[in-house]
Amino acid sequence: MAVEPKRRAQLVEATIHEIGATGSLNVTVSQIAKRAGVSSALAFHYFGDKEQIFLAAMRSILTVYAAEVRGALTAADGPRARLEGMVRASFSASNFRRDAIAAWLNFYVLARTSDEACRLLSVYQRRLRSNLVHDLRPLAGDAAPALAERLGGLIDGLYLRHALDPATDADGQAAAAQVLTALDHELKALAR
Amino acid sequence: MAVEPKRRAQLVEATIHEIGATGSLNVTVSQIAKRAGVSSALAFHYFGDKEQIFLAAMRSILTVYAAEVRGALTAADGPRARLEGMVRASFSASNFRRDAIAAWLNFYVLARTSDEACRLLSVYQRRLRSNLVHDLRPLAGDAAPALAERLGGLIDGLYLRHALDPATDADGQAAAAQVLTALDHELKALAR
DNA sequence: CGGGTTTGATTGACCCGTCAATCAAGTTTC
DNA sequence: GAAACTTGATTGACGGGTCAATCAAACCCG
Repeated sequence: MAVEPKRRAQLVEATIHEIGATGSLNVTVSQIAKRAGVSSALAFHYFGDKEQIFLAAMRSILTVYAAEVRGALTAADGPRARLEGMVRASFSASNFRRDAIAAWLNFYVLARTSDEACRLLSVYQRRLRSNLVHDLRPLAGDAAPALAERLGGLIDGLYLRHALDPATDADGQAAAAQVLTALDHELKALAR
Repeated sequence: MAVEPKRRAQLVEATIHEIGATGSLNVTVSQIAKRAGVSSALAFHYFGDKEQIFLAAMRSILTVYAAEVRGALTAADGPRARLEGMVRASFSASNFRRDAIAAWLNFYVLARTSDEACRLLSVYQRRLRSNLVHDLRPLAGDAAPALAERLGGLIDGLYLRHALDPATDADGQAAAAQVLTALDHELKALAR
């Protein structure tokens, strides 16, 4: 009993790791299963087919991310602090792992062929946007929606750029700082 | 005579188109060849292997883009105008085609496994960055490099976001406007 | 010019490895 | 002992890459 969720978790983690290592979705179920220490048949037993495995991995990453943002939001007070928390969470250590970034990038690709993947990604974007707008409103008023668009785009863009660089690690911080700088400048410009 | 370059061009275009249609690099050489109206063996004859076909497609896109930027730069005068030209070129009709965006996204994925693809992408990023810094310098002084990083990230991010949206077409213009707005706000903030 | 030869263009058929998915049988667990 | 769990073996399809062979145009030589 209760072995099932454990196996599922193992397989999901192995999937993310393997996608990170390969850098693409060209990952065989056997590779995933081997890394998880089980047979490929078991993966099919639990998930049905390969796409479900990928989707489960994607949900896992999104769930972790969402939890991180939620934590940062409740810990902060005032719109500015909340925005900062959001941004920092986006570039936090667990989201900025090499394999997580690679997986993330590949989920964008997956979204082009899988409706469900597209849906999941849309949920992420809508939530990010909604969070940003909510806390930008008191600071930027009517400019909030457009500004949120820019900040969201900047976050995604910096993320994407770090998906390449094989050298840079550890600078989720630098990226987060860039976003916050952009935010400050935008607000300052607005104030005059 | 001169039939070879024609075939190569056909195959390259077919590759981009096919990647755009599939939304991934899971494209068989046969599919590409069929769309180009030749046999798969011919594709291998000219390009050697599949990766070379992809790389040729990538170079093609980058070349078109570079030409467009160059054109915009010579037509503009003054740093501000040149920056605007650069941004507009990035979101111009030929770069913002559905299949070009999809191909672009997938080249990021390819770059994770192909050194040459990674190199090509780096060249693009360096050139963009260098262009931006060059024309930002007179406007932003020492803040130019960091600002260029943000603008470049924003461009990539907006590009990425439009790689998903199946609905949105035609708004290269809107995206370009967002980048220019960000630029204006940044400069205004800098002016204090 | 006109037959013969080289050279590039092009193909269909084929080989071989890989991989998703299945299945029947074995093992654990309660 | 049955239900859940797990596996190795197998299969059927598919795709990259090769090869031997055709085709056509250009080139050469008398």
